[in-house]
Amino acid sequence: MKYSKQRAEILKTVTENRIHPTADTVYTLMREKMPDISLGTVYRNLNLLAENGDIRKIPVPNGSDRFDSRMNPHEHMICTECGEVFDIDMDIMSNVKPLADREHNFDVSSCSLTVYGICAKCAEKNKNY
Amino acid sequence: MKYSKQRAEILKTVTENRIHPTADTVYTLMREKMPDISLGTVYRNLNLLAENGDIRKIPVPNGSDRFDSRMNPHEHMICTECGEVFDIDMDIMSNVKPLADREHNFDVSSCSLTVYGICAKCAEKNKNY
DNA sequence: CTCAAAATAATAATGATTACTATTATTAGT
DNA sequence: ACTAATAATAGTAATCATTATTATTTTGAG
Repeated sequence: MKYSKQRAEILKTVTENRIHPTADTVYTLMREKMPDISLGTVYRNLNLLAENGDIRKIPVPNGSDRFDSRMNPHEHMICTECGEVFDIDMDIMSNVKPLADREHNFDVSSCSLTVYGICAKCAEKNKNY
Repeated sequence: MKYSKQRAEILKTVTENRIHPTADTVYTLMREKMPDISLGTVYRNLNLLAENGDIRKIPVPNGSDRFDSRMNPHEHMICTECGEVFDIDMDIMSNVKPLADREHNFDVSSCSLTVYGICAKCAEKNKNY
């Protein structure tokens, strides 16, 4: 894997913007620094960085994938009102692995949990109606 | 909501084929009985039936949604080798809800867990190499 | 410096799903 | 049963996120 300015800058963008950006958001942020960068490059590098263990790719059911620079075991909650993504510290892997093994002889390699609901801020806002 | 032959038959197809079919699989199965049915009708009715609580829609990260007629709380494991979907009896909701509430004041409405790994059958097959 | 390998920008293609539209089926009220 | 309002349909086009293609440019080892 060769060094490229683009990849380094993309990693920096994800690390500095802890907003769980989508590929498209990263693309928008990147164009401020490198106006000629292409969307394909952003996608390719986000995937490469994720494979390489530098960032995490968060698959979002019925939505764009998101990218996260926090690498500790945690899952994600998405507010269905404002769309913001929150981290929730939990390790489902250690929860699921023994269950899957015991009940189905299933050798778990990864799992993905997405939680939907209303965040505190939006719940507060809704009170005023 | 009016009665339609198509919707009734689609529900029957999902209920009888406990293979967690995708919309496209349902479409293929349906065309054997109703050759002129359209893919749009299949999608619309699967979504209607899911909203109505007759079936469950299982969002699959980076893949087609799947539909399930088993309505008890359970999650899904997908074999990355053969693609088969397995049910795993667990109620993450009751697991996640208190945690999300306590840590973030987040009001959870739903959550979706997908587990990836190798199923027993495929693991057995791989041994022979 | 040179040159092969890798990465890029730009664009086209893909796959899943939804939207649109003219036509047909269903059903409530006569 | 008849009819009008309305919901559902088939067929098609459009959308969205993502990946593939390709000709050109960058990178880094020798």
